[in-house]
Amino acid sequence: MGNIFEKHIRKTSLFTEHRDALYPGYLPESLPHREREIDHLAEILTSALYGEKPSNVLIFGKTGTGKTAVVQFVGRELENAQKVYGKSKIKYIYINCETVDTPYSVLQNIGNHFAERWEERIPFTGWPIDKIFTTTMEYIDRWGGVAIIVLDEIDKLVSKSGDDILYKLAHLNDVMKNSRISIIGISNELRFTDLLDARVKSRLSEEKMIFAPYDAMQLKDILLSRAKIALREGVADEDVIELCAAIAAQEHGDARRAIDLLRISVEIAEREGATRVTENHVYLAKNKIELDCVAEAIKTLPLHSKILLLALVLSEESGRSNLTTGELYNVYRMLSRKIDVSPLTQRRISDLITEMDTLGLLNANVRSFGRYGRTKVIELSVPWMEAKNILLKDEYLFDLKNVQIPRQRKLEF
DNA sequence: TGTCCACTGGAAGGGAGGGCTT
DNA sequence: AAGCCCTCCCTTCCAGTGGACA
Repeated sequence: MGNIFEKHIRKTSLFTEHRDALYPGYLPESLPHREREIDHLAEILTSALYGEKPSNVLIFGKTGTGKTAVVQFVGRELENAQKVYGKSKIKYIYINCETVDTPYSVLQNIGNHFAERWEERIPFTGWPIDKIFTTTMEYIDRWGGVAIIVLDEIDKLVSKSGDDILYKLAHLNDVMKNSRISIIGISNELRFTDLLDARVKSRLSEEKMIFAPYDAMQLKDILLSRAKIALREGVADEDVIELCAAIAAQEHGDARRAIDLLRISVEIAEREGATRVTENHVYLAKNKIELDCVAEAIKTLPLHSKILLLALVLSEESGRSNLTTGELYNVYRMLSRKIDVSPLTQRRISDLITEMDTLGLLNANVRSFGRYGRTKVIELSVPWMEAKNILLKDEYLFDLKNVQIPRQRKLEF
């Protein structure tokens, strides 16, 4: 006997059939501790049911404070209400500006929600911007209803492409005859309105909402309600849930993190063949999440960033630390040459360093050495062994496996 | 007090890659 | 096929800068 799968097959899983309640995309029946926000947003949007344009709304709050969930929850309810009481058509469009981050793509995305036939669809590139603008406007106007456009992570859009697109969107209502649109902007950055032109700012923030981070008690409630749906009874007792809540509360009250943590704890327990989750499983899960995040971030880096990171890893491995931009650039150049890749300029590398700093892969602080110049001081902020292993899995970098970085500070080429 | 280093980070622009219009 | 347009990734150019040193 002894099929290799045998020991992995479990008669009784720790999850119920509603395991998705512990996954990020899940939209629950109720959102604990967000009743006030839901009510407020619903109040604002009610006018859509009468065919009037609701105020534009700006929503602020850190990641995992339920902004997106509240907005989607209210959107779902609004569409339901529309079927019962609504006199006019309502469309609720959700756009995540993390990926849809140019004026073109935003308009294209919106326009395609109103395209009635396949041939009407707007291609993802190619059109001049004013053509796409008028087409989108005509589509919306032809449809004749109230469109609520949610721009999630709106700060990303503005920091990349400026606020021109927002001005244009807000302006749409002045030129349309049959339709109205209102905009819900969601931002992680409280100071995001600083980036906006005064006119755009006042138009966009007719209403403002701020979501505070959850505290440990609230996180616990959230986790309990999800666990009740997704887990079998007795799998995760209160201590374990409290621990998950406490860990997530320390990391800025991020509910998504808390939920991920609980789910992965259960997965680990399940794989071990345990019948219930222990605090130890939670700590293991915490480590796993941290490592997975790093690994994922590194794997998806573009080639030059990988070479750059490897340059930093190898430098630290050979005992050098606190490199300056210039020093790191020299190592990077040497590595690039070794694998026959033409190196980018220092200016570009400077940007890549900043990018990886925001990703949390390294720490770069601008420091002045007086007479000896002013530059970034760069440090790896992930364990170098792990980073190295992941980087060397890249086929281009594999040949750099045994490269030694000379200890001396000056490298001449 | 001024000098001057080693950059920083903004601005402009090129050119490849996508796809449209005529 | 030629001529556009928009985006992405880079390069080039450059004014600006914090602070140790003379």
